[in-house]
Amino acid sequence: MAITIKDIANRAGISAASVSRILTNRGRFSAATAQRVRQLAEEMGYYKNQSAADLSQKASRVIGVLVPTTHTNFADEIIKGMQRQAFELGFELLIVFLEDDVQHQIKTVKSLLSRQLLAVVMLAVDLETAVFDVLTAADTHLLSISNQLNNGIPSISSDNYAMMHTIVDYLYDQGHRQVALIGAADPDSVVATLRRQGFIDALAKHGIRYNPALIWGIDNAYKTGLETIQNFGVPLPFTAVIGSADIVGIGILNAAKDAGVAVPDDLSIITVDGTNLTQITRPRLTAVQQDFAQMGELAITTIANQTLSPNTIIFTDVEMRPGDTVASL
Amino acid sequence: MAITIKDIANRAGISAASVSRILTNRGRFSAATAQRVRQLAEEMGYYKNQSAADLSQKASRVIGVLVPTTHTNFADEIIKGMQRQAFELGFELLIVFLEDDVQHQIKTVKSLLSRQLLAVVMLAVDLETAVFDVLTAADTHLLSISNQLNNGIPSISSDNYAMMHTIVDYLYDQGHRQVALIGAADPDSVVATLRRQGFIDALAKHGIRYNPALIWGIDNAYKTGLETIQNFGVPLPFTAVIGSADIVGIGILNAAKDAGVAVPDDLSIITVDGTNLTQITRPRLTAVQQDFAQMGELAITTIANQTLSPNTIIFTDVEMRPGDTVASL
DNA sequence: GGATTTTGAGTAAACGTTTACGCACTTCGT
DNA sequence: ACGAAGTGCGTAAACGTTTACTCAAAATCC
Repeated sequence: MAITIKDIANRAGISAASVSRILTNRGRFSAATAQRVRQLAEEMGYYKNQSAADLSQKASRVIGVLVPTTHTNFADEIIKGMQRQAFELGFELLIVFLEDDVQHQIKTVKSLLSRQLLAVVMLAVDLETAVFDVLTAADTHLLSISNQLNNGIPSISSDNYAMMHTIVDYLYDQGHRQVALIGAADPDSVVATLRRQGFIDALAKHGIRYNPALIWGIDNAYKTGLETIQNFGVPLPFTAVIGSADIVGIGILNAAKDAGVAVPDDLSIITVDGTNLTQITRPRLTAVQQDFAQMGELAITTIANQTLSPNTIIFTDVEMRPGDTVASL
Repeated sequence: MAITIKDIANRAGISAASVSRILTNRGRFSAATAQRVRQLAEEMGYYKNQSAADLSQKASRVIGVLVPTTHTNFADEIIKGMQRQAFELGFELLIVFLEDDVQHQIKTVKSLLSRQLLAVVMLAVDLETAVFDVLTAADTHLLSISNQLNNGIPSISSDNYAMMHTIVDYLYDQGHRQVALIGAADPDSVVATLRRQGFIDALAKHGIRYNPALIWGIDNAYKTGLETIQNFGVPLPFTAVIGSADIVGIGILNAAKDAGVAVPDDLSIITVDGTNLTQITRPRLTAVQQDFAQMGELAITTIANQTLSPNTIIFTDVEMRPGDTVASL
């Protein structure tokens, strides 16, 4: 069995309490014994039993993270950011992937909650009400990343409304007047709604009347992108298209190739996300890059600072990443 | 503060021990009280304090998972598989991403070890000796997935040697006689070595003398693929190329496009991994698909069954996935 | 119906750590 | 040199759960 604080205490000829004080760097102890104890701990290969510590101090340092299985390829970026900051501040992440089945989700969340959690972070997930209720019933802090909710849960994400202005402005400057938005048509999604509104308002700002037909595609999935060309038919009723995720853009790119539509000469593509997927296509995708690592870091910092009030929204940076898929008209 | 077993006991008019027995479904209790207790637990919103439970039963149900940050895009597949099986069997996964800095890695691993871990699973990582020593010093079980080690650590992976036979046979059947292997030239990597050996032996089997120049590229990275064409020069000294990972194949595909080499007419490409990346290229990549989810599930099963003896190697399935990047000569 | 087994449930100790409290001893100020 | 303040450390309780041990009551057997 493992080495405990008592083993160290015995060897050092002092009480377990003293060892604990030294190892946690709390309370009073002499530098001399501290030195000796730390040395012994190292030598004997001591590892704190975190469960015992958690039990003793009622507060835990574990943060639960809910990740959707429908793999968004930026989730790892966010997780990396969280992990980095969590490590820095001495927190632990309990990452859990959510299957699609609701009953399964409920069971998963419940088992997650049996850890005394500091907070639960939802990564770009839209939870069913049933699952959501389980979470809110438990009195743990909640935080949503990369997805704004309309129920008061604080969130961290890009400014989806402003982001669409950035994109539309860019396209307008390049001479584009007919622009389509693909993958943000879901009326129930807060993020999609913000994007649509930003899209429409930005066009209006430039005196362009918004054409409802040019907002299409519920999912921001590869399949949505693939079906885009076929849906509108060639010749396309727009010169540029905005993909609501990199993977949507790749779908459009491939569909264009299949249909003999030249990118960017016949069609310009710009996507939202800017993950490294944009670098491995030919031509390279032009994108607005979201700072996912920053979202992750901010999430942990926010939790650590206890600055989680309902309805708070924190916006992270966004940057234009020109690639080779936007033509100047 | 949270509801405890005692609160339930009080309300039910029985002792905490009985409640525990009922909730863990161990020992003796009557169906009637069980019913009542479970009902109360539900009503009162009880969540087991897992820390206390872990402390009480010395054995923990937490499995540590080490994941490299240099993102291999199949890691999530493996994790998903692990998660699914872990949930099934009542285990928990503590997933930790490893930064590149060794000192940082050591600290990370140490903090991981302060949880009483059932086992530590390494996901396709090659650890520095220093980090490795920390792991072996702690008396926890170790298991390596998707990467064979030469130090006795049991592992789960595809049969890399046999896999190269599968690939070479396939290419040979399509008429290819000059074949290159890209991204497996690292002499220190056990996996790369197995692949090289399989490659060479498979060629020999068909009476083809192995040309050392055609094994090139240390990393299985995008960059390696990108530089391949330039490295060999056009016309290429081979008709088919094996990418040691999908991402390498994509690099080769893009470089070929840039160099005016037609795929598959002038060059056939086949990759190892078969992740969904192969579906989003044009043409679609032909690949041998590894069953990553299976690796993950098996890892957990193996740990659960305690069948972890040193030097054990478990092979998972591999399947040929024809795409559009291999031509028949 | 008496002896024996089975059942349901309580008691108490244990897991390893933290921490409030208290005590003896040292240091310091005057 | 005497009281006050400070320092180092030990004692013991607490955190919530599990489990070996008991024991009384109920069920079973012949």
